[in-house]
Amino acid sequence: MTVAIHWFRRDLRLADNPALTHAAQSGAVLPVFILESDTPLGGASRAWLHRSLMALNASLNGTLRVYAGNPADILPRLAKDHGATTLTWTRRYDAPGIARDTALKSALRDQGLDVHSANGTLLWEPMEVNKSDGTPYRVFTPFFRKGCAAAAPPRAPLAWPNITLLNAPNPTSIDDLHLCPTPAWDQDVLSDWTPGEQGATDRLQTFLSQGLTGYKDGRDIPSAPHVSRLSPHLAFGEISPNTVWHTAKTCPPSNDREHFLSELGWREFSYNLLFHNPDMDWQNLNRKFDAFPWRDAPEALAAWQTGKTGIPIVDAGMRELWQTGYMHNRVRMIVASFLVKNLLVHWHHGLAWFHDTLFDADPANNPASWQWVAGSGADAAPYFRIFNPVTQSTRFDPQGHYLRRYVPELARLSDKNIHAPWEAPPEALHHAGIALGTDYPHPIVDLRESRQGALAAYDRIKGMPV
DNA sequence: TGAAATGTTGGGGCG
DNA sequence: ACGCCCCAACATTTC
Repeated sequence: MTVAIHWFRRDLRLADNPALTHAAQSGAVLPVFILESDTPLGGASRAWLHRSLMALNASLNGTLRVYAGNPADILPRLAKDHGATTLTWTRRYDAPGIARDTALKSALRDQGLDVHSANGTLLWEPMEVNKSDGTPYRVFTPFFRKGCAAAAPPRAPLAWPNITLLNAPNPTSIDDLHLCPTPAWDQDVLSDWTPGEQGATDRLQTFLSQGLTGYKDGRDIPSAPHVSRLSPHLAFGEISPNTVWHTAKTCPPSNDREHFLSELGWREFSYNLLFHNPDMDWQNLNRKFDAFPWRDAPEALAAWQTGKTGIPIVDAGMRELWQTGYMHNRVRMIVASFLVKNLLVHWHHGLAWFHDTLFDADPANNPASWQWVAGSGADAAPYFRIFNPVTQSTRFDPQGHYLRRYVPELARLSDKNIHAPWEAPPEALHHAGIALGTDYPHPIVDLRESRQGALAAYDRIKGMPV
């Protein structure tokens, strides 16, 4: 029997994995994972990856070979050692990854291998969705409503593959990748998560049966169970977007369902932007932001990172992130807006922190979303959007459930006072046992003044040619 | 997938 | 009964 290597990357699943299925149809499968050093993962991602690889290896009967290093060194040698004739992988869409894959593909073909890459990550590959003039979309709504709708509908999930695993000793160990942190904070932080394909499938079922009804409005309420929490699973490819899409489609039609599907569309949009703007992780999409007067404010950045800004909704979000490796989407927008607009700290710093601390840190979603909030990205709004964290907190966490969970020192304040404790009457603070500056910080900036500062900063670049 | 400033309306207190 | 003012509630406009 011939041997086919499947190189796992961000497609850590067996179900609906076109490249893996191709390998399985070509011969006995030798599954491989390579920890590459070119695009370093954050700490949270590494901890997640460890568990995800353990789960994948278990479902592959312990045959998953794991390496750290350069695929261009490892794969040709592995193919030679096992006489492999086929090598498959799932395509990626970041420029460095594409360049490495292209070079590797031609090297392996020169070696005589049948190299097969497939789309296992996106509903629509970036090449499929363009405006009628051939240029890429820069605005989400027409991208999704026109571009995606005009392209071929998302492929239906593949049947479970019939895989014959290559029977050979596995000399490698996932532990040798040293993905687990020391000290071992991952136990607590991962306690609410189940990395791996089964955990992803269970999450989808739980969400569709319990969270989808009421999603359209409930998704904005950080204390409500109306978000899917599929993002880390999607980021590592433990479930395919096609499976999510088509399974959701089996639910009765509703505004809730369509809104959820459009959120998958945002993910597609981010990957489309990344494909067409490969330096999106550091270069402003809107180049006039190159002249934006960012501040160098390490102490403000540190206060933001550690959840000590004195703005309860911001601190709650940053503490949720630190404690759980996740943050509710509405709160992500609020904390990001606060960093880049009120603190005038460059979105690069926010991006780097999210990259390090989010389990779902994604090469496309993370930069696209930070640029969206900063104003330098793909946002159709004709004005400079600045969130008021107190207004957002009052609107989306009116009873303070979310605030009290993550900022417990404020728990005894009333629903009215908890959103802006610096405005609370002294007797209310005293009654709640809070001395501002001791038990909870004074706000590190005045919201009204810093809003004016952001508008003034924007004034300096808004007239510039794009 | 905003917020603030400005405009409009309508009810109640009061001379 | 009437006009006037105040202000909350809502709507519209503007950045």
